[in-house]
Amino acid sequence: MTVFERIYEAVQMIPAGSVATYGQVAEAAGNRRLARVVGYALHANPRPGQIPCHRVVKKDGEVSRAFAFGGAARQAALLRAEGVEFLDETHVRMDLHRVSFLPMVH
DNA sequence: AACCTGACTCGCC
DNA sequence: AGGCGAGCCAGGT
Repeated sequence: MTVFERIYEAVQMIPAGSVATYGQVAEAAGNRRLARVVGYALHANPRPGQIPCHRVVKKDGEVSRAFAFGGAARQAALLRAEGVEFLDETHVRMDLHRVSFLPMVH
């Protein structure tokens, strides 16, 4: 089980209508210092359609500008379709949607 | 096989 | 308050 695989499993635990920060995913994968690596893993995203990478945002709720799949606007649209509210075009209402706890993977 | 380069976060100036 | 460096992994060159 590689680090990337644990990261993918953690991301899949985020329920629809909620978002998690890179740091939360990193913690669930076993080490919060992996926050950066989480970004790399999602960039690689080997299983689009199965891994809800659009539910991962920065700690302040900002959607990454480097989102490769159609841009930040596309990611925001996917989230809004799940009922996620925004402060502006790029910032999620973290007070409402951030998952309180993300279970550790294995 | 070494080196570079990314969707981040936190602590220390 | 804001900038800087470190920690961390995989894939391509």
